[in-house]
Amino acid sequence: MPELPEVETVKETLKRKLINKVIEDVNVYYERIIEFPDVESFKKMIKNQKIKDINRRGKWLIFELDDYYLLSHLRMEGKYIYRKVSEPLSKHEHVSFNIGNDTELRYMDTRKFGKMHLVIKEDLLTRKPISELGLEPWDKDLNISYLKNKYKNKKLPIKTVILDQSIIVGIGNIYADEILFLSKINPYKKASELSNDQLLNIIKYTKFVLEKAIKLGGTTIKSYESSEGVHGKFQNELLIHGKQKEECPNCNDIIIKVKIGGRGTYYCPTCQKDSN
DNA sequence: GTGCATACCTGAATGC
DNA sequence: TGCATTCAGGTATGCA
Repeated sequence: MPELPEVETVKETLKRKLINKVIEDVNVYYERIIEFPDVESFKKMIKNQKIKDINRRGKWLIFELDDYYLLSHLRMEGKYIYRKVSEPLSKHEHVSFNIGNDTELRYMDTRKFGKMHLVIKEDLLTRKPISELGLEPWDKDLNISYLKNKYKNKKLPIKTVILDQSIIVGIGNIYADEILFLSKINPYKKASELSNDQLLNIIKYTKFVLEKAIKLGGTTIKSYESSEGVHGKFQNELLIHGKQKEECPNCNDIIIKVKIGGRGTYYCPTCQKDSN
């Protein structure tokens, strides 16, 4: 399940092999992956473009080409793999980029949730999806007054609001639980009712958790590998997520699992009391 | 603008 | 054993 740390890991591994490669051709086997523009235009535009750099914004991978940016969101299970051109397509490979030397970069996604956009360079910051994104966790503008302002009308539980990519980017369901646990905040607490100290903790532990996860190469849950053979190690460090019925590492009370905003949510009823 | 439900997908786990 | 149901989860969209 790629969240920001996984995408960061993928970006770094892709960079090593793809910089200065030319996309000689592209095949799209499942058209819904291509969100913008239409598939025919996408194929025409991307042909013969060189990959100059690869960056990340939130959970989006940004391939800088000669004339465009290719944006790729892995959603839950997307990954990139390298294959010989002659190698038969496996069931879950939906887009392939021929990068020369008999090699293809293939986009693989069991659940077909991933999306790609191809935008002209000057449009990157002004059109969706990049224009809708909030601050990176390390942005110097991420402070109490920013969060106070963004949260002031949010009557939804903080668990839901912390996942809102238009406020802070990169936090997914797993890290949301970890951040709230470390911040000792009850996941049901309304975002608008958080104290300054609690907002400060969210900022502090968002950075802490994501930095640590990046260092460890992300989290490998179920079958997710960020790239072929790349397994994250952060799952060994998870304190609360997925630990239903186990003891809280802090107070030894039993961790419970609930559903908030449709998301599986793990928390410690003692460390993260209702009043918090 | 806000909050909620639903759609998009597949495969694994669970229930009967 | 086999079939049906539930769950996992990021984001877009439509509706009240």
